Amino acid sequence: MERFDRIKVPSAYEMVAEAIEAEIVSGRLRPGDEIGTEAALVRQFGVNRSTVREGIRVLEQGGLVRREASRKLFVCEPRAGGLSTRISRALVLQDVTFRELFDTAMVLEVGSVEGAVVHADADMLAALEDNQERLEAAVNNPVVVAELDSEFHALLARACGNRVLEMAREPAALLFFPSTEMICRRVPEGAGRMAQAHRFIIDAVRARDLQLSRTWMRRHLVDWRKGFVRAGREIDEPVERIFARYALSKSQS
Amino acid sequence: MERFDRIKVPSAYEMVAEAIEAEIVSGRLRPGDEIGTEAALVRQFGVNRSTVREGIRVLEQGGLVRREASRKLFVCEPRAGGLSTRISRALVLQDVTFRELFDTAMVLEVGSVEGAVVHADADMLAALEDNQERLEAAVNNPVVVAELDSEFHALLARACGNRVLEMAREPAALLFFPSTEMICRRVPEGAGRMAQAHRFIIDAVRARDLQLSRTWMRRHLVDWRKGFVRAGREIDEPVERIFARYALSKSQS
DNA sequence: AAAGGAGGCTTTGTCGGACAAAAGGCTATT
DNA sequence: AATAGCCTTTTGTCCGACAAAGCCTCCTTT
Repeated sequence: MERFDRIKVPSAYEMVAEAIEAEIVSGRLRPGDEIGTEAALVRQFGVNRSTVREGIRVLEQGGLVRREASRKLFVCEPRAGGLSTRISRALVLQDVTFRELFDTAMVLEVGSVEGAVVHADADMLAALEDNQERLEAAVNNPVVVAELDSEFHALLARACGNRVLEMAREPAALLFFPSTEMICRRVPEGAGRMAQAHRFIIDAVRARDLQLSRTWMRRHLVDWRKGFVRAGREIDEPVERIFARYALSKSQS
Repeated sequence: MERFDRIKVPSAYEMVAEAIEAEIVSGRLRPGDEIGTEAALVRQFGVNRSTVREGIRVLEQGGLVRREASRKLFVCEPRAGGLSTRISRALVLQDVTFRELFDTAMVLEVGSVEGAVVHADADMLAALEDNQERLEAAVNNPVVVAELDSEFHALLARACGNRVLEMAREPAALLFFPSTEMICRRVPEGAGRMAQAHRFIIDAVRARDLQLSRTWMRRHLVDWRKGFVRAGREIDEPVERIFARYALSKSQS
């Protein structure tokens, strides 16, 4: 047990990043504001442009700042910001299993539908109905079905009006739902059952029936799991790296 | 509705970052491996050192690579890696409310204790007991109580053996539990009730009693919320920025 | 006079080279 | 053998430069 921590001398580029970050976190710079040109930052901070640029890379990667088409620097909406993608990637590198994804989805998606039951408004219900309509029209197209299933669950989370929950479920969802495509390919009746479950979930949300919404969400997820196994996959196998790269590249666009 | 997306010409530093990232994601570079010196990368990629350095900043910030005390570059264990912190920051910038945090914690912590009931082993129970012992010894010290409460919930999540869930709960936890300190300061009996709830939760986990664990976790969280309100805070107020910065700086060490 | 294009200015992305400070390794001294 | 001092490597920072791409302004053309 050491008495003192290692002393970390901050480097100039870190200080540049922190100075700008502090302005954003404090609210003095708001999303949409311009940061200024590199030359301007060089003047203000009194450091070299290379140093400023390294600082900018840090902020950009942190999702605080965006550069539109290699032009001006904006403070950006801290939303999506690729952070979920990066967490997903970290999970893949840790070789998490489908069981872990499934158990987590069970917790988060059920929580999500409960929130939707309480908070969903007419617009959200309309969006869900629209999704359902497109799903029923595309039951024979695995790619579209997978996309629409993913969208369905994202809509439910959005309907909660809970941005914390919405963000918490995203990394798992990013890894979880893409395999729906694989399942639909190998289990012919999968898409139909999914459409049916979605139907019941939407109805439960509309009727504000907590118990029913839970039941059908659980059934829906258990179905997913059964399909996964019937498609010949092992629930305890790790999410594969190749697969994850596919999910990753798709979500970054 | 446009037919084509904007074409994005990748810049050299992005390609450097992607090339190294690809090696890591594919598994050809494993955590702990060295990346090589900047000069070596300059040779291999045939670009300028400034360019290489910008690429390294991107990777570093992405949590794939770490530089130990301004020395060699390692591929790092992809866990936590400050990503949770950054999500927390994004949530704060979105002015999420305590209600959102609370509702999410309700979902995730209950899910977490359920997992613990199923999967906790003797070591984890010992760790929980140890935490409990320290908590009971420190009921009069709000700072320590808050830390131990946070640790308690982190231990439960760890006990699930579900890294996805563990990571999903972290951003909310980072914002949620620090206010325990404030509550304990203003609500004298708070720490005692907390210790009691923890006691029951641990016992339920040991007894593998799902129902009881749920009940006490809910009670524990509802207590937190009551304390929050009794401490004079409004459940629908946004998590403040100053507070968040405190939580943030603490977690980065 | 309005639309469109040409040129000039600004800004980014990249390059080459340079140097001080820190970290690591090696040697010589005690 | 332990330690102190020196040398080498590597990082962090700086300077200056230039091509390409966006942006702006002004001029030409219809």
